Amino acid sequence: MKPPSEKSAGRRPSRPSYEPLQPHEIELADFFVRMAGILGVPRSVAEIYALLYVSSGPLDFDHIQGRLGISKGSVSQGLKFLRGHEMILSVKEPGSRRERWQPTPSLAASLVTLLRSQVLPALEQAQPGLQRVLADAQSRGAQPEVIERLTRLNRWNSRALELAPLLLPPPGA
Amino acid sequence: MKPPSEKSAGRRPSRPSYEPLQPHEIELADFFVRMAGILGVPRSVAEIYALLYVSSGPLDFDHIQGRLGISKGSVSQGLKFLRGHEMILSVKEPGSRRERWQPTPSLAASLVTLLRSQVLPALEQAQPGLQRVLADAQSRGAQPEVIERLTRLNRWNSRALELAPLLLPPPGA
DNA sequence: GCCTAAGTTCAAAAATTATTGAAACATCAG
DNA sequence: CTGATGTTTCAATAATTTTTGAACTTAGGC
Repeated sequence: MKPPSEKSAGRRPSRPSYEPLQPHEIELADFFVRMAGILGVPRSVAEIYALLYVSSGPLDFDHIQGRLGISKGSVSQGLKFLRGHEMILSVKEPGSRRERWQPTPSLAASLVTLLRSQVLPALEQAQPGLQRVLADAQSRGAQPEVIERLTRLNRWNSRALELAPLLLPPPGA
Repeated sequence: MKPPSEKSAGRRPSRPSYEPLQPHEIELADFFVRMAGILGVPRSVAEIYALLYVSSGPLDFDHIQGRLGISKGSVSQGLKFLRGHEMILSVKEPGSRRERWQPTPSLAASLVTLLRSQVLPALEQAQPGLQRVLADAQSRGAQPEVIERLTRLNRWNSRALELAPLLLPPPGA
C-alpha cells in the first residue's frame, strides 16, 4: 500500500511521497467541507483542518501539501486563515525551522472565533447606518409598520453587539 | 429628480418607470447584503428582501424589478428562494393575477428557517458517515487523542440533530 | 375556450472567488 | 555571514456562482 520510500530509515527523503487521503479521511473532509461551505470558507481550508483533525500528531507544511495534493500557495493561505481564527496551533521542534500544526483543543471555541470574525464586523459597521435609516424614516414620517421594523432591527443589532463580548474568551469545551 | 412619468395620474403606464433606490434604502440593502453574504445568499436575493423590508406596502413583481434594476429572471429566482424559506408572503388582490409581496412578520423566524435549511441536511447526511469514521478509527486502533476528537464530533452532531426539531415551529418574535 | 398578462426556466455571459506556481522573502543552522 | 530551507506573495488561471434575457409555460379574465 505504501509507495516506495515512505519516511523510512534515517535517509532524509529529498522528495518524499505522500499517500492520498484514505476513504475515512475523505469522509471526514467532506463533512468539514460542507459545514465550512455554509460559512463561505473555501474547500481547501476545510480540507486542511479535517486532515489535521484526523491525524494523530501535528503535521508539517509539506506533509499537508502532499497528502492533500494541493499547491503550496493554498496550504500557506489555508494555514494563515486557520491560524488567524485560532483554529490551529503550531508546535516547533528545536533545531528545525519547520512548523508542525495541530487543531486547537476546542472545535467549539474555534467555531465561535470564526463566527465572531464574520458577523461582528458586519454588525459594527452597520450600527450607525441602521440608526440613520431609522432616523430618516421617522423624519420622513414613514408608515408606522416600517418604523416598527427598523426599530426592531436596530434593537437586534445593539443587543447582538452587547452580547458579543461575552463570547470573547470562549471557555474550552 | 424624478424621471418623466412616475406612476402619476390615472393612466395605466404601459412601461412605468421606477426610481432607483434612495440612499437610505441602499444603506439598508447593503446591510442585508452583507449579512446574507455570510450565509452564501446571493446579493440579488438580499436586495429584494431589503426592498420589501423598507417598503410600506406589498410590492409586485414589476415594481421590484424596476426599483432594483435587475432582470426578470433574478426577481423570479429571488422570490422563489425567499418564498421557499418562508421569508416573504404574498397578498393577492381579487380580479388580478398579480401577486404582491411583503416580508414575513418575524425576521427572527425567517433566519431560523434559513439556517435550518442549510445546516440540518448537512448534519443529517453526515450522521452515518461520522459514525463510520469513528468505528473505523477504533477498529484500526488509532491514537486515543483522535478517537476522543471523533467521539466528540459524533456527540455534537447527534445533539444538534436532537435539538433541531425544537426549532421547527419558531415562535413569532 | 381563447388570448394575453404574469411568471418561470435555463443556457449562455458576466462576475466573483479559489487555486496555482513561480518569484520574492525570511530565517536560522552551519 | 551565507546558503539553503521553509514560507509567503500575488498575478494569472481555473472553477464556481450569479445574473441575464429570450423562449416557454400557466392561469384567469373576458
